[in-house]
Amino acid sequence: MDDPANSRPDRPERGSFVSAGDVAERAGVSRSAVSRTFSGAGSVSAATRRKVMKAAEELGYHANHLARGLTGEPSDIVCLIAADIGQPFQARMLEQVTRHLQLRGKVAMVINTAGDGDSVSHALRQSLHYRAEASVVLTGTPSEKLVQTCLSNGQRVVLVNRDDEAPGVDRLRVDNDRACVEALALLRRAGCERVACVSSRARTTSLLSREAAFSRAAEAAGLTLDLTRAGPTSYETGAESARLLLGRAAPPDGVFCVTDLLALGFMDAARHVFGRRIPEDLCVIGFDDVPQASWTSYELTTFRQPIEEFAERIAAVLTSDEVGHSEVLEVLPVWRSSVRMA
Amino acid sequence: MDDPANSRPDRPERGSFVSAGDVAERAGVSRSAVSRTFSGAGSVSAATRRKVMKAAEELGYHANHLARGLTGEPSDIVCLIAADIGQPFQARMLEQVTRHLQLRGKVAMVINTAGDGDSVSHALRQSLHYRAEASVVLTGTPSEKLVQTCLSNGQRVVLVNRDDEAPGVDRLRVDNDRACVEALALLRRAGCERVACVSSRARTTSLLSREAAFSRAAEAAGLTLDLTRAGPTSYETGAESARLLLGRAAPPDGVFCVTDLLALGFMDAARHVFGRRIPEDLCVIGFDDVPQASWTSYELTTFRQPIEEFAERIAAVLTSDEVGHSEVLEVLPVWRSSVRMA
DNA sequence: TTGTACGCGTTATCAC
DNA sequence: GTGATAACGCGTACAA
Repeated sequence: MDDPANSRPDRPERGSFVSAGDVAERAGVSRSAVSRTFSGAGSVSAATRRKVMKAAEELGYHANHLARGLTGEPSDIVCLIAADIGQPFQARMLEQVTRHLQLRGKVAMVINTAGDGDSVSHALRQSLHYRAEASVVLTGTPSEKLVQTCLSNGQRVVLVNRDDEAPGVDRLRVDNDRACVEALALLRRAGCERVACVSSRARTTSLLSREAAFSRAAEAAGLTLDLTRAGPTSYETGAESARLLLGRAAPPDGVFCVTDLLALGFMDAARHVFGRRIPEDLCVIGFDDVPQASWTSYELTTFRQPIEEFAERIAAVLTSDEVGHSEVLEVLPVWRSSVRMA
Repeated sequence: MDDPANSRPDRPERGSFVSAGDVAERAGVSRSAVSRTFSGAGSVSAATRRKVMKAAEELGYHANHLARGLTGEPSDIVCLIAADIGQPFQARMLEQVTRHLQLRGKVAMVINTAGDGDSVSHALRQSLHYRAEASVVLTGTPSEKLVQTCLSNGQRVVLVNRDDEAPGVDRLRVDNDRACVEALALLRRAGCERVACVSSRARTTSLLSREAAFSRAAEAAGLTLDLTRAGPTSYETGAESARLLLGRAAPPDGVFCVTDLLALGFMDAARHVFGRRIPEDLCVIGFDDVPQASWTSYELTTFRQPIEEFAERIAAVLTSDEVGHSEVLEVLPVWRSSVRMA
């Protein structure tokens, strides 16, 4: 009265995935019974459920989420688009975002871009191919048109730290301006008279807006500003910037770096190439608060991007009904010893 | 003689994905024509192709890879299972692996595990749910049984830096033993007499095997070894280890840290808490060669894990036919100034 | 409670 | 060169 084919020669070694049909056949029930058992909808008798579970176990069955998403249910796939994910800040962001997405039952598809518009657009197209229910753009600026395509296909689109308005997209960003104004204030309070801003050749929204905000603040204070963009956003570029700025006749005594990585490289070159004491001879401020900023060799004064809060909010926004959400998170100043206190 | 419904009121604003059927309808052709246009298989006349492309463009159509994978073709999804992806080494690994997978037309699904066996198993199940064509385990040890399920479902399974044998899985690892023997030799050549090993409480295969190899080498040299495991694998644990070891009556003058992060923390505490000069008073060796190891404040002598080669090989193995591939990559010693030269 | 039948988006096969 | 049709694995109305 029960299933034949119990001799286990079925096909557990085949090179193909086990389907609900295979399980049904082995358990001697219908496909629907299997579906009901795993989806929880409808009702199944204890006996049937047992048979199904046994067969599934033996065959190594796992429901196909992809086929499930075919009928219209959300795919639970969220596409994360980012560049430079090997760098401390981006890596931590990725870690927290994946973690929070997983907490809400989503799974992250990570697309590593070069940051330019072309590769971001390519990434966005991938996200459509895989029917991601949302795309989170952590780096780069996607074409407006493609974003609209995503939206009209029913995707959620979240832009992180981008200033541009766009109807329908969700935006989360940090208040760069306020932090940069405070950065200048810190340097002035420390008695710095010749300030400089160290940036990079990467023209990302965040960096541009920090440059601009700091410049405005300096101008408002009647200071002339030395602005350097010696290369990509990296430790090495920070060091190179120090070589450029500190070799001059009237070198700066207060430096704002738009990124911690730049600041750390700047500090190392300032100390070990030019023999500057920090903060006695030179004050340095960074941005992001990467883990290395708190290391004893640096003790860098910086501004903390609330990564965990970002991640939590991104996940929350994606699972909410409200679209076009816009939110500004606070950056916390972190006082350490790279700026004189007096 | 051409399509009606050209007034563009169709449904570009609907909350659902555009299908090939929608495109076919608008272009006034059959679904097959659309399919052929995008898959490249079969042949389509220039005129038809033009009509299809136009309609697809207007509607914002993107082929559904998920439905494509339904019929048996590979999904092109590769599942990456890792913990601590915010840390420099893991982050760089992730960056390179995603990059090389993308070069081969694959897309990465990243699952962030807490590192314990349970969540690795959960991750592996997710990879089955999404019909990933392969799972790459970068951290943690999955249950043997589940790995077999993956294999019998036709998945490739790649284990990175794991020593356990298993039929059917592909393995890529680094030769820890040789590097650790060389680490001891470096310390002895520098004249160190009291050596210590700084490890962490995380019992991962790599760390265990480095501990063991260094211990064996020390024993073979007739040295007693101080082994410390003060916490998780982090900068802070490195610093804490320095506090433990350097406060003793006969502190070590040569230290091997199983990870760069531990070594960097150790160096900072040794210098700034205990006033040790490196390498004059104390030699330090790390492992991994994370970017920070080359920073001027550290100049850490270490062993380079060939991350890019790892990534390239992983991608290559996944796209090859050979299964059960096993490969050992070379670790390159990187001489910097944290060890006396002679 | 259970099974049958259908739809989801795609590709492959076949007849035209 | 083209279009109808079946198949893939799943969820789910609907009927038994």
